[in-house]
Amino acid sequence: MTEGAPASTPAAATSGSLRPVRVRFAPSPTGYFHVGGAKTSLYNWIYARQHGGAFVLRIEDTDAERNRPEWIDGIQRAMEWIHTGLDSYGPAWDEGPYFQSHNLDRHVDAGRRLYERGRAYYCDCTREQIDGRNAAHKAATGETRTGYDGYCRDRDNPPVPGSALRFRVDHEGVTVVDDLIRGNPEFANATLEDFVILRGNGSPMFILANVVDDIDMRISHVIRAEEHLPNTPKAQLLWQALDGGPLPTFAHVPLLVNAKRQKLSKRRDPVALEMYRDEGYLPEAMRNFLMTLGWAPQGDTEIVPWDFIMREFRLEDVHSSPAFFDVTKLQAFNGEYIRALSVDDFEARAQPWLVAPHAPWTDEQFDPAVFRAMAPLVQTRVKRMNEVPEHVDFLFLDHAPHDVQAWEKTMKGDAASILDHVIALYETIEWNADALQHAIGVVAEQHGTKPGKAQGPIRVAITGRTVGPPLFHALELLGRERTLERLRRARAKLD
RNA sequence: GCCCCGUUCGUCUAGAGGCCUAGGACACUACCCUCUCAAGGUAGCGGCACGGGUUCGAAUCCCGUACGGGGUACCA
Repeated sequence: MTEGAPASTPAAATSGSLRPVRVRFAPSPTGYFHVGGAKTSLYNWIYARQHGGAFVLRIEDTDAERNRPEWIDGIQRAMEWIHTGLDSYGPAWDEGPYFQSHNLDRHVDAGRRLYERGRAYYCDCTREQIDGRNAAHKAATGETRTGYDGYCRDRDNPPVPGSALRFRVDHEGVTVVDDLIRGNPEFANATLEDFVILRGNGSPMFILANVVDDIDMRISHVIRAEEHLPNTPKAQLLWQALDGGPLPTFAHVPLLVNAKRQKLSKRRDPVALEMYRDEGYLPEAMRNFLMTLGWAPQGDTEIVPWDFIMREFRLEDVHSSPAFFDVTKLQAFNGEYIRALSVDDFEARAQPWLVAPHAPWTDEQFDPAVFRAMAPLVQTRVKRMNEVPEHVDFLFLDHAPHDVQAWEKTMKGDAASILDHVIALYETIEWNADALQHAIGVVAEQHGTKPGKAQGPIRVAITGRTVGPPLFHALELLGRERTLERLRRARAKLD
């Protein structure tokens, strides 16, 4: 620890609150759009809207190795998707996308400026050399040290290619971060190492590019994930060294974690917003759910209209502890949103899943009128729109789908005689759901069982499954001929 | 190792010293409804990490401990 560190630095005092609110969301295009990123962008966007500010989209594509152009478009499409239906509040982003790579000269200039002012120095240490010295240090003192040891700090190295430019951290004092969510975390400057801002090949590091762009774009509030908190003091030091003006106010939002409480990662967890979209989650359900991770609307319900969230949300009220991204709960939200849809809306939303490749039937087999008749029954039974086809496929396919387990479970005992009996009745009966159901009641009674039990073999013969939408309603739609054909076909297999 | 952040039912949360016998939601269990499955309804299960303070009174304030997480790159 340093001696007698001051309680605060100008950091908190100078961060402007009278400046126009300008926030930014700065994803790096290294993969699909992360659900955590979606949440952060929503926070940014709401904050901008609430304060009459601007929301800037900036693509941080400085890591050429890992960036792929196709991800850039994907991120924008995903952002538009999560904003579906929010047009009345303004666009998904107000400015941009800006590309960090286009500002390369500004970043390099900033680095050079810092060098000229003695705020940065060139370093030609290799990682191996640094590690070696740290190992020797440990051997000599027993103290473990992993960071840069400041070896070149006072060697006045020339700016030759291959040498990295390091920021010269003033190790005196304390840097205080003005953070809306976490109070004001303090970092002793002595614990900050001289970090690289320009690589040996001359390209800027993230922290430099990020700060320079934030200054240039006059960003007033930096709302980002908690993982960035540790490098915030470095960013503030850079900001001041570059005469960036009033420091931005920060808000470090809690991480989204998996069941093991580790931060959601692109490689081991299902984090792609696009994937949830393609599975049939509704954007309004997803965004509502995302908002409840680390924050809750007033009252006893978490599922609330978006305008309520826009009104009630306070960045200051956001939690500071991580939240588990619980897909089960997301599904519950989604199911509730689906059920709240009007039947017309439900049909419209279901469209993408009613055609190939999502649907197992052809356009010729599909009958919109039949689907329409089934829609209300399907609506209460799906949690994701991609579940829609399996509830109605038997109505459009030529034969009942095959399910061995369902068959074995129901096609035993007196299934054969029940089928015989039902076939006989269905050949002449009036063809409507009530009559169809009544007939099963008669059959059940004669077999000394309950209607619920007797409908089992019929259901499997027709739909291939043991569960599904109300059977007799479906039979009415299927028609006498196709129904009888399936019943006879099933019956024949039992001989 | 060092720096930083965090800790209310299994999970997401409400809770700003007395309104808390800690509320809601998801999940789970049971029952009702019912042609299966859902949906819906009713009920139940289940929590303030621990230890010290402060206070007439603490889930709420302070300190410590434990545990969890994030960062510690010439990644972003």
